[in-house]
Amino acid sequence: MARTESNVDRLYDALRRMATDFSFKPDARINESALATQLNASRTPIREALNRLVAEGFLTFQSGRGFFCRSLSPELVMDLYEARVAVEVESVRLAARRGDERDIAILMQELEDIAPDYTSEADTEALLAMDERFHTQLCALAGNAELARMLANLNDRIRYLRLIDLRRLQAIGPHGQTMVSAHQRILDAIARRDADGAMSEMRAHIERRREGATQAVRDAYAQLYVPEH
Amino acid sequence: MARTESNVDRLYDALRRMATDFSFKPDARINESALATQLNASRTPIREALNRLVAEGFLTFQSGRGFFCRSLSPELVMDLYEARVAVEVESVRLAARRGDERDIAILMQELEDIAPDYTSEADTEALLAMDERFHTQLCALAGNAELARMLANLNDRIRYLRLIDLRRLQAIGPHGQTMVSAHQRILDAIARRDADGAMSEMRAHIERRREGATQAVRDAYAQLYVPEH
DNA sequence: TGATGCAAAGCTGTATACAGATATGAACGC
DNA sequence: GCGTTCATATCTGTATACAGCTTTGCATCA
Repeated sequence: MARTESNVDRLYDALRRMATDFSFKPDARINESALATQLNASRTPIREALNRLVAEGFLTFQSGRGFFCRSLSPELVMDLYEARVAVEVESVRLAARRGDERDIAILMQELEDIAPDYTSEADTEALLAMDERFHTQLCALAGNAELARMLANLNDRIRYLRLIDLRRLQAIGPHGQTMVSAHQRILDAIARRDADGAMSEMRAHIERRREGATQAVRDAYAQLYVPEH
Repeated sequence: MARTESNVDRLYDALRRMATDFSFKPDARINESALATQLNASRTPIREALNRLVAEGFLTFQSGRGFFCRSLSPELVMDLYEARVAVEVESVRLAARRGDERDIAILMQELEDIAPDYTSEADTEALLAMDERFHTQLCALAGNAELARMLANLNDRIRYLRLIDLRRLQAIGPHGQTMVSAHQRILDAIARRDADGAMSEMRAHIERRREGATQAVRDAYAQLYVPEH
């Protein structure tokens, strides 16, 4: 039988999920005792998980006052997307230079297979997951664990923004095809070992979404401050 | 009177210092009780600090077995330096595009002022601090807190390698001037708003040190496994 | 001699208690 | 009505205790 996930991991996962989807409202103080009761644990392991989340940028901490949900300013969104550019542009450069031929082929096949799902655009969350998965796999082609780790962190922190952004896109009109072809252009450049091409495609792709995301953060504020969601 | 630093901050700083300069030996298990006695605290705040260090990549954690000092493989060094390239190359790009004219001038002046100290190369640790400071300030020109944060983390994690690398450089011959002029070329490119020039100078500058650092890690192993240092 | 199993020691995971700091709200004065 | 002060309640910071898991070292056996 598989090893049961340890309790602190369970707490960490739960808390990170709460932080990423803003079950905590921005800037709100986090009550440790309440969390402990809610998650059926004592304060000690809860605080350990919270400390990790602070280090990862999901929460902030003020000595003597406790833990707080991070705020979400347009400036932070800008910073996070620029950081994504830094990580992902270099990743595709490395991928174009040394990505495994077979892995690239697999990724291209996979992209083609799920293209219909992109364009059908039934479920925004599924679309988000596909988008994120593609970027993660692309980064994996570079074979650099640190870049992968940085991207994973950034993805977690902007997930909610991406969701709101995608919802906006879908409301405007069908955009699944646009996303698929952007992804395909990046991957094609990598396949033909065109590092510069891949880099500029990736940069353009992310920057295109940056403005959408800064707009999304304003929408997000509206959606965040409802009683419960 | 200034607010006294909280105890957990003190512990965190102490532990991070121990992790960065490898007072813990790579892959060694960390005994919480011993640390608690040594640092005059109980295990609870120690564990909170350790959890943060795990999230920051200084330590690893295995459920049920505890905390371990990270290992230092040539692959990890490679990854960290490539991540530095990602962060710093994009930073100088942004700095060239939007860095404040006045800040750039200040940095140029400062670089000129301390050039003699670089070349005298008396103290390797001082040289290291100057190098790190320059890169940090350069990154600050980009005005992106996330990139700055990522770089700060990377700097902490490679500090020891940089030290060993610099020692090797100094042993071979005088290299302070080489470093100064590399820094000056990057800054000059930024000053004339030449983003591409700044990017390729920065890339070359970091990659030049990458091989030195992977060699340094082998030397580091030799220096790490002496009884105490 | 080398492998295996077992018992003891040590360490981690977490609940709990309590001291001290911080936030809250009521009472009071302006 | 509005700000101030103080008492109260709440929450954080950390020590400590203890259960359960891991490791270690010894003894046994092939």
